[in-house]
Amino acid sequence: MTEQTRLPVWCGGEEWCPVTSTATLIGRKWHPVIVERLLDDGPMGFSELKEAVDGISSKVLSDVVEDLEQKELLDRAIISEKPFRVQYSLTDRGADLRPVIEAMDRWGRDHLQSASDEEESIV
Amino acid sequence: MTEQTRLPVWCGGEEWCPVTSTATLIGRKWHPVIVERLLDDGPMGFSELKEAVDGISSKVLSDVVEDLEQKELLDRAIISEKPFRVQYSLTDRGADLRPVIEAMDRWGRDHLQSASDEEESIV
DNA sequence: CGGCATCCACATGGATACTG
DNA sequence: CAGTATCCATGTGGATGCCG
Repeated sequence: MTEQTRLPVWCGGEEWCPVTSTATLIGRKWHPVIVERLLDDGPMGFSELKEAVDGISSKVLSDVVEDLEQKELLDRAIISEKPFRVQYSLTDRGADLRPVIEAMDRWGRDHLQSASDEEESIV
Repeated sequence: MTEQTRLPVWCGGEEWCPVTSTATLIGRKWHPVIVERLLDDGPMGFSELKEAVDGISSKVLSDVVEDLEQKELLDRAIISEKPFRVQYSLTDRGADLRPVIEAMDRWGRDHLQSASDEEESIV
């Protein structure tokens, strides 16, 4: 279970497909946002992260960070034992996702912004 | 079921989150590759697309293109009735995903390439 | 604080077979 | 060609509650 990093996926017959391979790593509902929060606000603890992402349950957040850790996109460090504290930070691999996250952010703002404005009442 | 376009997702309490919103649209295993293939090779039919993505089953491809169509990222046109033919092409929204796809492609090549080389025997 | 346990609903992906 | 039908396994997300 420790070698989750390598999930080569092939497409088009013979060719290995970087896009699908990448998609299988971060192509989930919450994965990208968590990376984004860590990119923008730096390392943080569990609850802090949960706040930053708000809307995610602790169970799901727990699942996701564990998954991201296995994929070596983020590190989990135990900062303190007595008042038990951990800190999540991005690995270099994880930080390198910045262009992907930024492109998603840009696209979202360009194409979904107005829709969200219109339905702001949903909040 | 026709208003799938608008799926505003909020994060961080009050703020609307473009990244998560985008992730809910294309954050799946096959969605990004399909967009990539259409970006690279232009409009194509069902089987052509299935070939290009190879590894996907017709059922899943069928599900995904229907989903992408609902999300207005892709158009489905019936080209011919007698020999029944359709053609899938990207909408402008869909084509605008190029930066996202390219960033994913880049990241995949930079971070997963060697792993795939090493385990090429898996193919 | 930083989770895990449990239970559940639904989404996603895949195999196989079949059709107009 | 372009799917649909069926069945099934697993994944993903969410609610609630509890714990050291």
